[in-house]
Amino acid sequence: MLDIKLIRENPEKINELLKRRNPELSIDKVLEIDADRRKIQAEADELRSKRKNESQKIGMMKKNGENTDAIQEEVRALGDEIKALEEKQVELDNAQKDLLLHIPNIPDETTPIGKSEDDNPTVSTWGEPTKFDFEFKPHWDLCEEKNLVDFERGVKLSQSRFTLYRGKGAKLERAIIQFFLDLHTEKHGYEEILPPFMANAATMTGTGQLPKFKEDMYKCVDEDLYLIPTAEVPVTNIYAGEILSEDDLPKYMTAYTPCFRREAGSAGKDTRGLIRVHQFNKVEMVKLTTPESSPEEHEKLTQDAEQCLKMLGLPFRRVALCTADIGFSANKCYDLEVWLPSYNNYKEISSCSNYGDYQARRANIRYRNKEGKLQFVHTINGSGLAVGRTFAAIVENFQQADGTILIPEVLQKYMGTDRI
RNA sequence: GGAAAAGUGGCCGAGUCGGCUGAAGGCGGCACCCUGCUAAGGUGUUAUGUGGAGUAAUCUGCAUCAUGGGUUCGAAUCCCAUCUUUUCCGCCA
Repeated sequence: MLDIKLIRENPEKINELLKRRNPELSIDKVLEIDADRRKIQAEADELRSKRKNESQKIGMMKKNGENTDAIQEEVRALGDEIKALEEKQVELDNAQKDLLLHIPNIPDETTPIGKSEDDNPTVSTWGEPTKFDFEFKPHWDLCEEKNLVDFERGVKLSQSRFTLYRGKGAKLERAIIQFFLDLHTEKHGYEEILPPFMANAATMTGTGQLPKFKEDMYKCVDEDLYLIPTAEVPVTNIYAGEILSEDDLPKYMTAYTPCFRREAGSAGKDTRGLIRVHQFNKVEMVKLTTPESSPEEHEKLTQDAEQCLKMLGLPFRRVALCTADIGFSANKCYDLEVWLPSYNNYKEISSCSNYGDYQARRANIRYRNKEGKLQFVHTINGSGLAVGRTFAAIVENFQQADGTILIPEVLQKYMGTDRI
């Protein structure tokens, strides 16, 4: 959430930045409520102060054996007034908080301005789109033929868009997870985390999934728990409500988790194969940093994600998301897109975002700097990588004329073979 | 799932017939002082949020003793609910 003080002091600037995302956005309503809120608080504070003093006086008088009936009645009336004001104050506090929770982060100055995803500039490309001298197959056909994924029975077990990996397919999925985790922990310096796959409402609010994106998540019926849509949620919130020391920063954490998404509103999109399903595996990287180092750490994290693709030998490009396309909580974001022959196009496989202090303010993650002052950390995260989409990209890009699929060298030690 | 006990500041730990306690004391941290014998001693300082005044240093109101309600002129202190922790019992991979 945005800092109310920042909003108060730079309303034009904040509005201008928000309108880069969407011309409809504005903080004017927040400012209105804020003014009322402060006025009420001042009044209530004054009455509370008065009550405190009077009550102490009553204590003294009682000790001296004086009659306090009159003054007690007076203070009781004061109490009623305070109560009325407090109710008003709570109402305004909640209204303001609710508004703030629904306002997205302001884009970074370096985030390209645009009106839709068509305005996302490509920053760089690596490798060339794969060429075949035979008729290649999309991964959904290959997976079925080779019995790597049993799409039909997956649906039978749960619902459409749920997948059942089996045999070499299940093993390849596991190998990819292992490779990513080993790479990030051994070469990139991340701590491996295995978090709960369900999180409560407070945790979901910390990273920005709630309250605005409730319908995107699966919720438990009898508990205040949601299935996580990404490891970002539990991992970023590990230090929620805590105060870190500057020496603790930056924190590098990586986690494999399944991710659960209802994909409400994407009916008809990517209906075949592994690209868009309700439960998929992902290895996520999360960083907590100081404000000074976050731009650099964001670049480094993006490179860590790119390293996964390079080592697998998958062609990809990096695009910078424009102001209309970056996520709700992010101020800057790069997407990595892998070449997918069946789409004859690049497809998102990682999203690396810098959130500034937006999530930290929601989750209340602070650190004490060298001068002893408390500050919010900056949070950064990115996929390293989406495992199901990596699986699909490997199957499609490395398929051979004889129907086999070459296993990238870095995965061979996990697979125990160089082709399947 | 049942029973019992407990939840105070960075940490430990006082605070039970409600009143000057935002909270004793200790540890740790920070600053200064003293001192030459491998470290100790002395003094001071050391929570967060939110509002007001001031260019600022800073000053100041209010709130906060797990969370949310309630009782009361007044609550860390009493009552209720929730959450968490510990122990015992039951169940279980």
